[in-house]
Amino acid sequence: MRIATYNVNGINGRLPVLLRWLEETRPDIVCLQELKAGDEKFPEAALGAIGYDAVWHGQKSWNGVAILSRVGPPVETRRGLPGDPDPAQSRYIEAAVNGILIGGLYLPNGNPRPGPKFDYKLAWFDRLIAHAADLIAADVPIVLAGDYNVMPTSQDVYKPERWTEDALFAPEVRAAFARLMDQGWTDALRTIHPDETIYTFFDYFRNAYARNAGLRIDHLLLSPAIAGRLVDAQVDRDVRGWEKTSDHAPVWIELTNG
DNA sequence: ATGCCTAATGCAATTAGA
Repeated sequence: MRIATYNVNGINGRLPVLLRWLEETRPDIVCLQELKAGDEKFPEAALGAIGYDAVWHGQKSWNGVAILSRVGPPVETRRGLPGDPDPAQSRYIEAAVNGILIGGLYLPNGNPRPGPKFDYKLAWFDRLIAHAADLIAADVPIVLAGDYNVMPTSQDVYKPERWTEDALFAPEVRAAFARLMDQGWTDALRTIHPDETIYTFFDYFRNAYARNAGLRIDHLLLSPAIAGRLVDAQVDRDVRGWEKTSDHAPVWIELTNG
């Protein structure tokens, strides 16, 4: 069973790249972020034609998340986090698929710091941590996957000293990520590759991909009830080099069948 | 400190991304 996460940066502008990647790698379940499209603009038919059912939580222009599955239709269990302000940004969707609860998330960027956007990021993080505590207490298989907009450690940044004041690497954001992890989640990619320099995002600026000037900000976290099934994890780095590609690369995990 | 690039909106230039 392969589960992936991919920040597509515009699902309609990215559709040829997304379809090519899905057909070449055939992940079973996929969390998508930054759809940048309203619900009515979601490409349901094009995904259905290659075998993927979906649930989605869109938003015009910004944000937007979805869960795809080719192993049975995802059964949506929630959209948005408990306590989200009104109107809410579309950043969380959750569904049950094949005996696994999948939480797909797009955590706010938070720049500039300090400022209201940074405050919004920390408040959103607090709501995620509260919800994650409820989830992990249920002692069931859960995967929390998405664009966390956090580099957990200096190992996850090409030039950590340049990022210390940035909203993706600031001490209070890394501390929030650590609080989440302390609940008992497993960082799948780092567990499989404990010492490797491995990135999931490369800026469009300054030829960042070719220079390997990247960040590791897309994560798949596993609850204790599923962590023992982890056998592999990887970044589909080559996809970042395709024409008209996203600034993120897809990340995936391989699990033994439950 | 800012631009470098890209997407969406909507048709020029702005907002947002990270």
